[in-house]
Amino acid sequence: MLAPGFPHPIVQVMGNTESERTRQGAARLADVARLAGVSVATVSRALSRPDLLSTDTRDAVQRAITATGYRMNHAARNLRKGRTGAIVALVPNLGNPFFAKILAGMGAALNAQGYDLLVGDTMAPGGRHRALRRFLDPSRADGIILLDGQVTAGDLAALPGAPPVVMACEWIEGAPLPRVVLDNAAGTELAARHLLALGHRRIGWIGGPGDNVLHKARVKGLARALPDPGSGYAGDFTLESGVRAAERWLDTPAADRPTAVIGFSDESAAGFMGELQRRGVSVPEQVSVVGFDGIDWVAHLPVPLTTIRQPKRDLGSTAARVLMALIAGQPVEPCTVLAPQLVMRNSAGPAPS
Amino acid sequence: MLAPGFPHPIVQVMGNTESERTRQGAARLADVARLAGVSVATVSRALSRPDLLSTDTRDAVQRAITATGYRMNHAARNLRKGRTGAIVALVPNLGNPFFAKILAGMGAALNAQGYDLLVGDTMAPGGRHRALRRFLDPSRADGIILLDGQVTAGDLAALPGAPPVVMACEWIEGAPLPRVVLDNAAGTELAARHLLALGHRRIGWIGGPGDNVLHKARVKGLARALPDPGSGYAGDFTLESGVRAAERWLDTPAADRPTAVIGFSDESAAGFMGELQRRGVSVPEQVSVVGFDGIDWVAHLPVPLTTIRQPKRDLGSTAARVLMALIAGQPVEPCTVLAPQLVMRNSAGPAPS
DNA sequence: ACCAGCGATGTAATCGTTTGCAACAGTTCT
DNA sequence: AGAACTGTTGCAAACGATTACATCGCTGGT
Repeated sequence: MLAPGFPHPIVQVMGNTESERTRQGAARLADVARLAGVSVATVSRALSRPDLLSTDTRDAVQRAITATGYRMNHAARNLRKGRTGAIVALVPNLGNPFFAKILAGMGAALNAQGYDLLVGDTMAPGGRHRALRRFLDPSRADGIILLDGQVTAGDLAALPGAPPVVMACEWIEGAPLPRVVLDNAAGTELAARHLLALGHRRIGWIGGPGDNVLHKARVKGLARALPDPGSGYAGDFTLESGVRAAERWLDTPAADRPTAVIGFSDESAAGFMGELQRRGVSVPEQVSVVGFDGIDWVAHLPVPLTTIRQPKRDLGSTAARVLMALIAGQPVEPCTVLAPQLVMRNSAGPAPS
Repeated sequence: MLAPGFPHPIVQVMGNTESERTRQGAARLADVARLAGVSVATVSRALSRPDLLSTDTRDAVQRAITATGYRMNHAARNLRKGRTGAIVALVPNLGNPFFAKILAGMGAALNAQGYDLLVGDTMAPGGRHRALRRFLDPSRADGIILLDGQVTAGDLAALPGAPPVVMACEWIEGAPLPRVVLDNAAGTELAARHLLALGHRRIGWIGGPGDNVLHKARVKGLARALPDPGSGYAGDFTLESGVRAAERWLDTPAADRPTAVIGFSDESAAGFMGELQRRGVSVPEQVSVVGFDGIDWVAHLPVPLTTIRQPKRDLGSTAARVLMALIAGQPVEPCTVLAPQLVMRNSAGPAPS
């Protein structure tokens, strides 16, 4: 199984050539200072405020730093400065790929400003409450980006002294937290108007959980475009709920059926479309389908899905920037709204005559 | 107010509200100690080694802790203990949903043992080298889980004094790092034997990048089941490469075409299948398709994809456990291999007569 | 000349915890 | 009764950086 000659290291070697370090430990500020013939304060300044030093000393310190291979000790700096250098992203279910792109955007924006990205999963063993207690701690993170709208204002209030919190994607009604969100209503409105333009008049939809803020906002958007949005198919954003909606659609007499259906997520739309196709209904000839989110794979279905795309990376990076501004004490927008985009593919076509 | 037998501290605390904390800052060990009438050392021990204290003091400290709302300062502890309490997962492209599930498994296992999960993206702006320099730092993390096989042994050697590293999913040829991987060869072998059992004799495949370790291992597995695995369709694990493979398949005379194709990823298999379906080829009647990875959505395609499932959460949590053992100085397996699983769905059927 | 002002650097306190060592009060053993 | 423990607790020194304040030469204005 193992390649012959595979070395079995228990302890990994550390290269210890001529690189100057005291003992086995890493070089400290004091080591650099000794080598450069200056005080630790000077070395510290060379790192944080180089403009304060004369060119000569700055160079000498620089040389000593490379000679020793010095790397700053974060714990020491953070202790002294009373910060942590980390931002926690609290997501409900890290395993949900929807968040992957958002995290990527956040990570890039945060790292660029010297922050680390720490991830916490509110659905992890122990539950939401435990996750909140663990991560809403000023000594663990300088700020929190909360992507879980199921957290209540009460949960948050129970953790006094928590670092600043910014909501992203979802939000909490009544909690005065800055947020970075998609214009959800505009998204469903866009979808509905697109279908209207294609001649559809009976337009159905697959909702999310009834108490979900995204669900409510998206229903509102529908109402802006449609005289009577009706009650839609119950759903929960999952593929399975799309399959169930398809079954209900099939059970309805053809004359009463929607000729187009908007899923409140790409997954429910894809589940809906897939089940219908398996039952011999053709999309978009017999029914048009529009999704919501703009996740990658729905573009590659046998019938590529028309959808409302969320700028996921932007949502992440914007949330990160808002939080960093908040931490820096700058004034921040209470609510940053990003625009959705209609991506026309093949699953939505003209209404059947 | 106080329980009857409560030992009264020598120094009486300044009376203020019930939430005892010095000024605006959070309560420190010293505040708790003052309130409980003991020394800071005792409070520290109450937290880390409660067995060392008498029941009375332990209770008194406990009361003082809840009264002050004390929460430990991580920077201070980490500085003193010479650790960070964090583990970095270095992934190539955080936006790739394949890693989401793995991260979820890692996060759960790490949090359970008191570690935080820090994520780093080797594809982030600045490139791999910058990401490595940033995260392979003993003062930032106690250990690294590297999921990027494109890193070279030289890159790693250039960072002396780095914390312990464990590879997951991918690995680096010639680097003596412990690893946690899928038995990739067993995966493709499983797929090939399944197709053989269904009567297929001309079995094609869509590979990954030629120098990729996963690709090589999977080709090897094919060779264990098939007399002549041939050269396969070139690919890179993406949906698009599956589409290209479909075009090549369509260009081949029917008598020479594979009657079954194994994708080295679910995405390439789905791209292949989707393109054929759009061109009017029916799966599995005219051609069988098997994927690799077991990502969620391919189960919900119009023709659900038969695939080789990787235990993604397990890979993540196992890698985390191996790393924690390594950090604890326990001996670890140089190579932990997890078994893949054949998931039979509808895209693979009997060979056409 | 003298003093204010300035630029460059050093001194030392500080951040909040952990932990080796010492101290001390009871036992128990001889 | 003294020695040798044992179980609890306190004292104080780390850990490695940052930064307010002090110091020291100089320069230039008067």
